[in-house]
Amino acid sequence: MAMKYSRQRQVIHNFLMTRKDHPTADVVYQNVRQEDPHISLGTVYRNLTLLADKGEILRLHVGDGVDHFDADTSRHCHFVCSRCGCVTDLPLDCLEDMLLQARQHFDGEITSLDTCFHGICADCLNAAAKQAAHG
Amino acid sequence: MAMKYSRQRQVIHNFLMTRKDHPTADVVYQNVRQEDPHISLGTVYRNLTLLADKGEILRLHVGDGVDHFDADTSRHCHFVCSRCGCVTDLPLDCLEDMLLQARQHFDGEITSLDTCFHGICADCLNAAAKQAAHG
DNA sequence: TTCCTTGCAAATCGTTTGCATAATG
DNA sequence: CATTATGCAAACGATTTGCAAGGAA
Repeated sequence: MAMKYSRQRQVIHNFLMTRKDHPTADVVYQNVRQEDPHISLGTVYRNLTLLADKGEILRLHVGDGVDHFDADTSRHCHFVCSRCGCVTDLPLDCLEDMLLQARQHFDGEITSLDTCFHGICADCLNAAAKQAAHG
Repeated sequence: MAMKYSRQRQVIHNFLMTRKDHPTADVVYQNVRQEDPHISLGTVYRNLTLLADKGEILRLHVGDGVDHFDADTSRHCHFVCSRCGCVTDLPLDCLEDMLLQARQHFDGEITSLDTCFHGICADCLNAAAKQAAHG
C-alpha cells in the first residue's frame, strides 16, 4: 500500500498542476507522452486513480461521461459549458455555509460536496453573438 | 421528434415516480420487467434518455460510474453514501441563493446546478456503531 | 530481495446503436 | 401511410485488470 516513487506518476502530477482546465485521462496521456513517450494509457489511469485515492488530486464527474482531473484540491465548484464542454473553476464563497447548513439538516455524516454548474460559457456566448451579427 | 405514446415509456415513467431512491437504468429494467416481461434493456435506456432530454425526469451523475434517474425535477440536491452507495434527497433552502450568487460571479450563462454531498448515511453509521458495541 | 510499478493487451461494464418489425397518429 | 418505438444483438468507449518484466527501498 505504501507508495514508491515513480517517474511516471511524478510527470503526471506535474503536468496536472500546470493545467487549470481539468483534463481527462486521455488528455493527460496525450500530453505526458511528449515528455515520456513510452508511458502507457493504463499507467496514466492507474496513477490518476492512485493520486485521487490519496487525496492529492480530485476526480471530477461533470456529467459528460468522462472523468476529469484537478490538481487543486481546495474546496471550490465547477462550471461545464453545454456547448463546448469546457470545464472551469467557479469561485463561490458560500460553499462552507452550504456544508454547515447541510450538516444541520441531515442525520448522516457529510464529508464532502461536489457542485457543478451548467450553462454556456462566455466564449460560446460571444461566438454565438458574432455569428448572429454576420448572419 | 414528436413523441408518440408507448406503453413501455409509460410503465418506466410510472415506476420511477413511485421511487425516491434514484434507481439506475438496470434497476428500472429489473423492476419494470415484472410488469412488462418482454421489455428490453435497450428500450429502458432509450426511454430514460428521452424523458431526461424532454426534462420530464432527471439524469443524475453522483460519481459511482452509473447514471441514476429521478422523477422529481424540482431543484434539490443529493447525498450519496460512500459505504452503501444509496442516493437520497437532501433538502436545502439556499440553492436558489447559490444560483444567484454564481450568476453574479460568472460571465457566462448559467442554466442549472448539480449538487451532490458525500459521506456516510445514518443507517451505515448505526450499523457501524452496533458492530463496535458487539465487537 | 521484497514489493511496488510498468507496459501491453485483453477484459469489463454501462450505455448506445443498427436493423427489421410492430405500434401509434 | 408516415413516423416513432420496440426487441435483439452487436458495437462502443471509458476504465480496469492480469501478467510477466523492470525499478525503487
